Amino acid sequence: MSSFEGQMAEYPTISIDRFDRENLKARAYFLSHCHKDHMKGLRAPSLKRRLECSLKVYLYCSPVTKELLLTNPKYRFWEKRIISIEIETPTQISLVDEATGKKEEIVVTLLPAGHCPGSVMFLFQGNNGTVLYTGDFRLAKGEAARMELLQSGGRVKDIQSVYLDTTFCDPRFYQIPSREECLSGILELVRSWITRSPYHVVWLNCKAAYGYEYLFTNLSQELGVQVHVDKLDMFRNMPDILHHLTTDRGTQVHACRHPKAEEYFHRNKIPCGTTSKNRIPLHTISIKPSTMWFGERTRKTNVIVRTGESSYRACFSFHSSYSEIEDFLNYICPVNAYPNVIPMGMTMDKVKEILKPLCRSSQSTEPKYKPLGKLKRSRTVHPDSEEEDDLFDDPLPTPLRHKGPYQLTLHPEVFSMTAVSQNEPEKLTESTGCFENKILQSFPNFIDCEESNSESEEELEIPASLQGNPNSAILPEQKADTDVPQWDVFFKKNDNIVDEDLENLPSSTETGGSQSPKLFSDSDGESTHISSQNSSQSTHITEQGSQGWDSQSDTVLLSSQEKSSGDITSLNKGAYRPKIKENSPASSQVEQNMLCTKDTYSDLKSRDQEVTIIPNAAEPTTVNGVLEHSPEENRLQSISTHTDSQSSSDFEIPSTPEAELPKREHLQYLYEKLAAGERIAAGKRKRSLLDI
DNA sequence: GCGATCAGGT
DNA sequence: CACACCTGATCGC
Repeated sequence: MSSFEGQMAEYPTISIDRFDRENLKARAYFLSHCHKDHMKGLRAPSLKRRLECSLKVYLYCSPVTKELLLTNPKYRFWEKRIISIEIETPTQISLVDEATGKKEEIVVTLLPAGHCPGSVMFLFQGNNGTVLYTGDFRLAKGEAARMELLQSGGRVKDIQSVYLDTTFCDPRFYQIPSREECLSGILELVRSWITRSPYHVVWLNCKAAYGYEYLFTNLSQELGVQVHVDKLDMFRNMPDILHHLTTDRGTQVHACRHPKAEEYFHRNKIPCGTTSKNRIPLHTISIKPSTMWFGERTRKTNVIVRTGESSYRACFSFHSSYSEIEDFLNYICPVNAYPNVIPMGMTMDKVKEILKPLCRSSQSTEPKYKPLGKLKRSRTVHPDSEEEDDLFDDPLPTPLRHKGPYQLTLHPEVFSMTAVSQNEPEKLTESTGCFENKILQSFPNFIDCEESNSESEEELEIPASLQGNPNSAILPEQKADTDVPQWDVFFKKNDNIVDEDLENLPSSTETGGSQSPKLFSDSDGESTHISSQNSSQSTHITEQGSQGWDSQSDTVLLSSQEKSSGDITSLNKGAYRPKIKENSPASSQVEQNMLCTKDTYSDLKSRDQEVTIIPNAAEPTTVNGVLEHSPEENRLQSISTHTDSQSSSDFEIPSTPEAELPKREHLQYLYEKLAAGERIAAGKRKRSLLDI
């Protein structure tokens, strides 16, 4: 649970995910996602009063978050005061002190956080440096490195502080099976059950919270069965979610809830009250998504545990594991990292200590790296600016980052076409000072260690010389083949789930030859804290009559395969890209104009990154022409009218009175230069917000 | 009657 | 397990 107080040291005049106490004075509010623990004070009378008095105060969030929030009548009073910002669209906001008229500009960029629909991280750039507030997030290893807007000039931006989701920032949660593994495990369990007969139904015992939607959509897509839920009106404008949900209780997959659900279930009753179909009683199993973790990397991960005769627990996490946090931070390499969450049994200091080694400041024994061999150039460049000079600054013989072709990037709530690096992203040690990586990479066999339990974890203890970074055991993994995201596997249809232990498996599942009994195997006796509860190799989803169900208290382990048995094909189908249809009144549109001075431009050049501007008063008006990758291409857009709410390809540019509008010819010139691969000679440079 | 907080539940 | 809620009791306005 977030214990972030709402304010960041660098930008204390804005408040994020907290709306009480000191935050009542904020000049602007930000909401990272629609979970209650990030909405404290958001509907309090005190804040309502503030809104009535301070007409320039707005709440900024993603389009999906806006939609989810406004669907709840209790938050509808926000309607005229929310401004949604497209994902991956740098947007300038004026922070005005209404008392003094003092004004500060800040550029915010929303990055997908992978936590629940609409969840984002906020990247702020302004006069006090670049800071990243992650909100809650789950990003797989390497995902941050694929976010272009975290980069500038081919390397990660100089980030002063990260305000980090540290929910699992505890070595105990070292590894959590990937989203794909978990999904695939649940999918096969559900499939194996509901294909037995129309009277076999599954109850997904999910909490009342956003975040399970990608599970529902994928199950529905793969199995052709909609998921029964209590409410779906919040998704009315997100067809990609909506189509996989139903309020019809007749389906075989339920995610409905009831206060006495557990009690119901014991009486073979689904929470919606259903007990039979055509007068034939149902056969039910329950699957409870919960976070399972592993003390260390295991070759195979058991993502399903049988907890009772017809009860299962399935691995599912909205939050990044310790090693994912490590990877994230290691990439960002901020000066400071502040925990937003204190995991149970931890203290703020303990978490900070864990984070410290991954921050630059702790590595200050290393002299600040200055690239050598710089060519003498006539013009001067601001020392901090990272733009334009990679050819000259780059100390490495090879480019740091190869821009690959466009690939599909996977987020639970956002699927967008994003340019990503095809190679394992290089660690930018030369600029970040994260030197430890290199050292660690030379310990070859962290990767191949057999799956084992906490026992052997000790054997793998990091050499004393490296103890300064107890977290770094993970680093070599990042280079391991097995750990490179298996894009091919994720995105190709692959129905064959291979299990090396096939022959060891108990015969099972008579019904439906197409089922995958092989999945229901123990992972050759290994040892995660999960399987360790029970050493039985059992695994069966056998027919009820056979010895399967009624056998002892054994735990069924469903192992996902090493290289992901895949078949998460629907992840590739944009199934979880909510599209919001316009439903806002025109009056909430924001006038947007392009600001693209050469300064900001040069900083954002790596991908024609423009800045959208929201004028200080944000008086919503209509929208002006928009420039994107092609300067010829002006589009009329309004801020909330995107059909694809999370695509980054459409820009809205509100104008601000003081905005320096770029000349069209100038832009054209710049674009042409860039297209030709030429460098852009900035004239007299003015320091821009984005140059920090 | 409403909200904030806490305890206890899933 | 360890999330993100819910409900209910108590207190204060």
